[in-house]
Amino acid sequence: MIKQTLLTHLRNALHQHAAQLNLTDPDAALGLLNIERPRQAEHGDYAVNVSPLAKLARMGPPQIAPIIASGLSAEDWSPSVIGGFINVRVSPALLRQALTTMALVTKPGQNTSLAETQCLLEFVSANPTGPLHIGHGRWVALGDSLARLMTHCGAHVTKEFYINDAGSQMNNMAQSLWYRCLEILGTGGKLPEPIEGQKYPFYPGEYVIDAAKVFLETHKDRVLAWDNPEHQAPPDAIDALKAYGKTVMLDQQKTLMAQCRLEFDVWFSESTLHEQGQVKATLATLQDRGMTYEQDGAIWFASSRFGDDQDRVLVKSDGNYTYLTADIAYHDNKYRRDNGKYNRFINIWGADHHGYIPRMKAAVEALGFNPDQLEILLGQLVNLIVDGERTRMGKRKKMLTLGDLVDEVGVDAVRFWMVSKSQDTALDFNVELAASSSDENPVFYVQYAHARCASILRNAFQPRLDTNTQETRPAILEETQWQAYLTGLSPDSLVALFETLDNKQAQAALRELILKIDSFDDRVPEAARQRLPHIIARYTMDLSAEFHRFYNVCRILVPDPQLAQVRLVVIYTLKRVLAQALDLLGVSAPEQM
RNA sequence: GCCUCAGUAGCUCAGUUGGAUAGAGCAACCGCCUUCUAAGCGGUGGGUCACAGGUUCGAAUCCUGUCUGGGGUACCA
Repeated sequence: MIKQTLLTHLRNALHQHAAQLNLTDPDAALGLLNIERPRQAEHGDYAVNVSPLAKLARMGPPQIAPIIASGLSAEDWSPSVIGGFINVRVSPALLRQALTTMALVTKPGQNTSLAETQCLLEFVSANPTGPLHIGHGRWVALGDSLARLMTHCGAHVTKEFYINDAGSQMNNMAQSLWYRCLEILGTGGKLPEPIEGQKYPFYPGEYVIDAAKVFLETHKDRVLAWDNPEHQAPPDAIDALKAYGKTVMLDQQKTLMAQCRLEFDVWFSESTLHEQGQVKATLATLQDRGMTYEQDGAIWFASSRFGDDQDRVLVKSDGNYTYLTADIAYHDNKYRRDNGKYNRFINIWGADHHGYIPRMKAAVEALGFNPDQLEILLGQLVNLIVDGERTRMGKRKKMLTLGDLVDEVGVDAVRFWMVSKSQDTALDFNVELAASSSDENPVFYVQYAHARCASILRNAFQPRLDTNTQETRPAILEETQWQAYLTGLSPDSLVALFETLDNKQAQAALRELILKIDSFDDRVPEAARQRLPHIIARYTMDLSAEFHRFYNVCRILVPDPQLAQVRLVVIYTLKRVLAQALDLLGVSAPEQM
């Protein structure tokens, strides 16, 4: 709110002095002004850098700054000019107003910056062939936080999980189940050993054995009937095991997502695209539009016409579709879904799929859609640190799954850690650290701040024991009285806030805290626009730090109920903002720790 | 080879329309609990922003090249 107010004042100042500054379009000039926090606190609360205006105004920044500064109301801003910078100190009146606004607003940070956006957000998307691994945890945290953020900015977001249940991986899964069944039954069939230099197609994980055991509880006789001297699975067996495996794995994945506080709106099955002929239809569209050709017995997509480095196979020479073809059909479906309701398609992919982007964009364009609406967010991969050593994750080896990790360290730690760094950076997940309740774990720091606020609010309404006299003293505030005060809250009712702080340190801490609370409104649209949820994670840490600082220099629950009430507004507001910020990350805000 | 992400304090990282003397957490050292949660706070030390050029009033930020590390470069999914 403060930044917006400052912008309004600057706009007025620019209009007022347009002639003096040689400005033909003051509003355009406003967009050039940089507003930021000053490097050094003694300079002020906000700094306006006027240097970018120099060319437009044909004047030096040191000449421009005083002119604009003279147009700012000295009362609200107490501006001071240093070189090309106007440093302003926000008046207590404005700080009170900002605090009141944040205390009373329905949802802190909520805005309409993305009101026009109808977004189909696809993430996590995995094979139903086994447990999700730790890398998936990053997409869970990233995608869900992004959805929450964009929704908070007024966007309509549909969260979608694309189930890759159509490819050969499903067959490999079924084959693996088959061999495990035979092993358990002791018929002599067993999972083949890996062959040096060849990619191992089977899933050797323990979970396959577990699934096989359950399957045998009801299908033992059928498996025995299917078995044969060569121990090859007949097509019936493969079909049954495929369907069974898919159900089991998908159920596990859904349960895990719920554990992670992530609820997908749509679980979209790739195989339905095949079953309903959509893959065929999309291929026909591409052919009709002249985007394909035949060569070497295969059908190719001329993706290089749209910037891809080479053309791509759609139908293999054996007559099967490639994965790409189904994926194109999927995107065809997305663009057409609900009568073309969506105008933004965001996919979150691992960096290992980076090379896949040009062909997908090409496909969308070839189908006649706008490729700019398709936005692919790449996340760098996750390294797992165990005993101080980096380990690579492989789905087919014995590994720590996302489920194990969540059980081990809790959803909050996993989610916070996964979004605490920009997705452009490869992330090291240190299991010991995330599980520890130490200083090195930022989740606890933030949650502790929230719990402290909650504790102060509780204590305000409870009778307290005086440790000196051993007498029970009445509660400082009545809850009903507090509620009434909150309802009628106004900037004027907070006058005591600054006036009663004689200590310079406490005043500075309070000022910083309110400024930080207020800046939440700027952080949310910024994080959503840039698709960078880590901005919010960092914000929660900064905000918590400001709170802890303030807490150490200013007592809230003082004997004077009037004053306690006023200070409690800061705690109450802070708690709301902190809870809201954590909610945007999908992290819980505990009432006590 | 080509594409791509990264390289900032001992460690992990912020720094995104180019702007003031480059920031935070952890680790190290020194302090702070009779009072609202010390899972906290204050202070000190710590930097050739990988390297070299370029663009300009100004570069950690933009461009070119080099080096190092991650990922990719299928008629796999």
